[in-house]
Amino acid sequence: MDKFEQKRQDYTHQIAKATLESSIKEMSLKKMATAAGTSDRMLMHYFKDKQDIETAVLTAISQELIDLLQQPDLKLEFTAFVRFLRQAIDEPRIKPYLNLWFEITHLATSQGEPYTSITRTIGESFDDWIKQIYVPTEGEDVEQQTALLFVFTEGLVVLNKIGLQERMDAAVEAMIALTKDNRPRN
Amino acid sequence: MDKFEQKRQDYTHQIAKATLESSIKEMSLKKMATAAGTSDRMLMHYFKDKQDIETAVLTAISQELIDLLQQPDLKLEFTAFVRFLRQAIDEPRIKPYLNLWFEITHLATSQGEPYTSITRTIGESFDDWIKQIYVPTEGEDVEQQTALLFVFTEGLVVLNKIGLQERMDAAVEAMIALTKDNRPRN
DNA sequence: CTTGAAATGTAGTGATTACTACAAATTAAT
DNA sequence: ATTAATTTGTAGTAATCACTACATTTCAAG
Repeated sequence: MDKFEQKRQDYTHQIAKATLESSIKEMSLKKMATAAGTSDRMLMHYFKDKQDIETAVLTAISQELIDLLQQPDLKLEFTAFVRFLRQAIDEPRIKPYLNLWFEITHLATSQGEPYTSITRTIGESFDDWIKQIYVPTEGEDVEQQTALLFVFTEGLVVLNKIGLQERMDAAVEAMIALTKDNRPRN
Repeated sequence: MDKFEQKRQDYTHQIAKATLESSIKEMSLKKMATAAGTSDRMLMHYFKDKQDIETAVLTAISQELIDLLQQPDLKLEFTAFVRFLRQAIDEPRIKPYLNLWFEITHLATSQGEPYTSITRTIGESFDDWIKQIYVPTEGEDVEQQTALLFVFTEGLVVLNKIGLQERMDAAVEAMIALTKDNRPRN
């Protein structure tokens, strides 16, 4: 590989790590440089501009998240999935990614590109992930149920971020209660 | 009323209007001054600092939203409520408030006060509003169902902002399908 | 070794932003 | 009308930030 390309990637990954630990907004060029163990001047040498760095960094992080989500053996039906999602939100390994996801959705709506594209990519991956794990019971419409799980997760993420954990739990129980009532009909 | 206080309120409302039309982030002191038909210098005279203005403005907007939500005669059971929420998100009169709500949740997590408090206030009002309108059918736990509607709404708002309208609709149908299956048991 | 290119450091520019010092003008009180 | 307080304008400061001009060093090829 190109020496130039190698450096770009090294920097990208180091900055990605720092970004996960703080936030996109807080990563000024100087902070990025520090995280990468170099100078802002050097970053401008290896990247076109700040947006170029951010795109590389966020793309890398998206890929990490997608890899993280891969769990080939995991299969869950609706109720179990809901509980799984609720618990995943609190997982320390997942949390940084959720924070960033939260931030990116906002940036996508206020700044447009490149955040919109990245949001779309991650959103689709999340959708695929649900479909891969979700085991529908009789007559359930997979597309619809997937959308519901997506919406529900987004809602949980927001409530979690604004500190309404009790309500997250209540919502999870309500969701499960809705499906429990169905169970006897099988 | 104090002449001083009067001016503060006038300015507050004019800036509030401009804020609803753009966003919090975009309201620099200069923009605020223009919106209020005065100078930034003057704003600093009537308010302690920018945060003081923002707090006044956002508090006023919260109150507007709360008033807007008041609909004494409206009573809905779960399914109708879900459809109502879905449709409310697209209403032009509501939309600016949702945009701001979306922004405030983000600010609350990244900046803390005063956004956290305002977020809490609005969140509680929304919760109260749901409880006021929601008519539970047999054995439904109001607290839980309210939480579910809250989470669901938040999720819809996010999907709406990131441009996944089809999935919003799918999720709504899935949600309704879940309860429809219950109906025959009544 | 020489020469040209690539890599890095130093310093600075220009834009934005919240906020302020100071002075002038307007208003209110006696 | 005079004086004092309130209100407003002008101009600027200091911080932050992305980005750059320019100079120097390092490195590689012939």
